[in-house]
Amino acid sequence: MTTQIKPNKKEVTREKNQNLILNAAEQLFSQLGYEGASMSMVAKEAQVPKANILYYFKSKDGLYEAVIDRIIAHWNLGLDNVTADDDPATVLYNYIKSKVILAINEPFQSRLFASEILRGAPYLQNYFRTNTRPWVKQKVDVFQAWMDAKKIDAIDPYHLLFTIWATTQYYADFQSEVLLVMNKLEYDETDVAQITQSIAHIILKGIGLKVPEQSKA
Amino acid sequence: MTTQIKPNKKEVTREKNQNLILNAAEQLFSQLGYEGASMSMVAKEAQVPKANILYYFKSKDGLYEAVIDRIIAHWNLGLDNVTADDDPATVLYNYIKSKVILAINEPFQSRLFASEILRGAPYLQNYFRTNTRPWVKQKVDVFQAWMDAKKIDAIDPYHLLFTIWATTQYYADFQSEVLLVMNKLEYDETDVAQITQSIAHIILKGIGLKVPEQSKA
DNA sequence: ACATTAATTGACCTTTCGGTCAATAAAGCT
DNA sequence: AGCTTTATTGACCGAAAGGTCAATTAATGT
Repeated sequence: MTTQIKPNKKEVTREKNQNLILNAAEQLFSQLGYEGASMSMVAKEAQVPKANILYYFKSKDGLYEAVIDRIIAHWNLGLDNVTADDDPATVLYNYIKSKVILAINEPFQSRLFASEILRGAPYLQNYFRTNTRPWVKQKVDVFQAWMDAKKIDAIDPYHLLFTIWATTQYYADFQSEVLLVMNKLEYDETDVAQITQSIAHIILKGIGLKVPEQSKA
Repeated sequence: MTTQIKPNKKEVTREKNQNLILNAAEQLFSQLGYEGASMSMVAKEAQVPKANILYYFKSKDGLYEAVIDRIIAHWNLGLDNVTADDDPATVLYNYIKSKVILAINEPFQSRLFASEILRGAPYLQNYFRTNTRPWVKQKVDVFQAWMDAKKIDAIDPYHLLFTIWATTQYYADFQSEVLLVMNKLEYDETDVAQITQSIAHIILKGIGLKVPEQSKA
């Protein structure tokens, strides 16, 4: 047996309980917003006394921040090692596809971010400044290089990125509107492909690229 | 003098006070969300006793609904008399442009709608069903006719409409993110044209249309 | 002028909010 | 074993929430 780093019983149950609480909080915050979800609701949902939540996380703010911190990892993926030498069509198609999948599969998390940004991103400002901004800068530079090499049309690279974000997140954040308008009860299995294909068609062709066939595999 | 429909002094002041309250409520709800904005805050902002608000609008719910009702008119404009005979490029370019202008000029209203939809559109469901859905159906039919006539590429017309909505609203709803990422403090006069041009380029070219020159007039 | 109806508002109600605290239980350390 | 530290939790707190009410004031119809 490998020498673990002391799996204290305390540490184990602490982690377990914290995750229980964080799961409940994530769901409630995303459905009701920061003000709409109360500590007692989280307590009831997580089946834990309210005072216990305040013991782990010092305040409602603390709990909210913990929820956000835990989510952030998920949403940084994609476009990670992209360089100017990569093929724009492949890179962008895959990025759009992964974003659509994320939006359809994790709508709660997407909405939690959305409502956070809607309110001026009080808890994300710092993160945006120190993480997202440099990340974006790097991608934008790659886009610009593609434009300089005439691989894609010359448009503002920031707006290109925003267009991808906007179109993909829309299906998570405004799900209720989309479903109501389309007269559906929920997304079905074909929707991910359908949405990906539509968005990819418009955006890729829109910047002068060939649209890849939808991969059937 | 034309015989007005009795401009009672009562009715006049009632209307005036109600608008005072609705303005304050619109601002606060859009900044803080339904739960985040309290009746006393609205009262203080509108410089009116809280009990007076509850006299006019029977409850917080009632006030919120009144705010939404008042806004809805603004957001129905555009694409109104479009037919299959119209020129797709002109129609869509103008629609995108008007949407961008609205997003930049009325971000509060856009965000209020967004946070409403984010929470499942409890107050808008009925409106979506009875108004938006038929409206959309009609536009989608026109899009489809354009596709059948090979005027634009064949993609799902719903997703085309969603793409326009998503990209334009993004600049209002996620303004704080956009500004943080671009390292700006606020949108300037050139941004409306810049955003319109970028979005129109991608979407119009993306469905097989020529991108109109930006109209300088 | 006067009775009636609508508007205004301060005081007050209940409920729920986020948060504290002290008492108890459990686990860890030597 | 016994001592120390960490967890757990019911009871409780002041503040603020949405909402009611009764008393007062101001317009309106006749």
